[in-house]
Amino acid sequence: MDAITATRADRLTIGKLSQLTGVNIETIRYYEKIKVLPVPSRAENGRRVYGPMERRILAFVRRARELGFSLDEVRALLRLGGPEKASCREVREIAVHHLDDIRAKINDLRKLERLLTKTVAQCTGTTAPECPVLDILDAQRSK
Amino acid sequence: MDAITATRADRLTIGKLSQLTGVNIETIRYYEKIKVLPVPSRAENGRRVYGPMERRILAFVRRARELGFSLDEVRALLRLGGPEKASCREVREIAVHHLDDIRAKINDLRKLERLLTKTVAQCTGTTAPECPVLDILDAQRSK
DNA sequence: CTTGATCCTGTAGCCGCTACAGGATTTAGC
DNA sequence: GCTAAATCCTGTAGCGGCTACAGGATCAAG
Repeated sequence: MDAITATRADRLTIGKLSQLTGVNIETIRYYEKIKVLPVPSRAENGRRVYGPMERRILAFVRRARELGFSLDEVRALLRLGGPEKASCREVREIAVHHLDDIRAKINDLRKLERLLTKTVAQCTGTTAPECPVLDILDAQRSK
Repeated sequence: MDAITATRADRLTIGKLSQLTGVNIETIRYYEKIKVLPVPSRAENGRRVYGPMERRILAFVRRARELGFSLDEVRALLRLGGPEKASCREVREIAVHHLDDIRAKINDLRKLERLLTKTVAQCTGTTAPECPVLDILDAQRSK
């Protein structure tokens, strides 16, 4: 490998960064626009140039998104993990809050699942006079 | 109650319909625009007039949305529950497919919950050298 | 030297609403 | 009867979190 011309870890094009992190090129530019990612430096030809630091940040963002954090939360986490560290308590607060959201969502979905399962089960036989799925949507008002 | 001037169940304004179904006025008009609801008749003054049938349909839509069906699915369900009945099998298919989606979502969220719970737990003590939440976001690549 | 890959900016679209603006009526209180 | 507030109308723009173009510039490989 040529040490000068080879793509090195500290001179990434947006395409390489996209490959390495699994984040869409358009999404990377979008993150820059909404200030989730820092404005990168540019090569002489005007193209974005990324280093290992940017790569780390983007990987972090991706992971956080996978875990369901909103972009607002991601921005907050990045701020807290930044220069002024030692704010683990605040990070924890964001995470705990997010965890509450997740648990609430799981609960809701489980209720739905039970109701739908029950309803669809009645549907198995061809004996039903009317469609129980439509009925439950129609009539059911009780929780 | 005056039988002529009183608000009767078969001559609803959009406001009454909204109250009765719990669906926002703007949302009702939006549903009309995207053809989830049929185009209602109009009074002489140009205002929308709804009858009990429309109310039933809207209640159905609301319920289906609460159960997480997409508007596309709702449209399909309405079509199936319409004039050409006897398509319970198709309704069932939509419902089962939706149920699969819900179960997959629950699974994903449960995984997240476990991971986040574990991580936040490490955060309790003030003894941690670095913030485990940020660490897990940073480093963890394993499933 | 040409082709195709990659990059650039900018804008519009997706879902399912929600929130206006700016106007026309209608209803309620006095 | 009159005024003020409520309700209705149409139309457009915004939210989050992207994705998909259009229309161009530039780069790398054969």
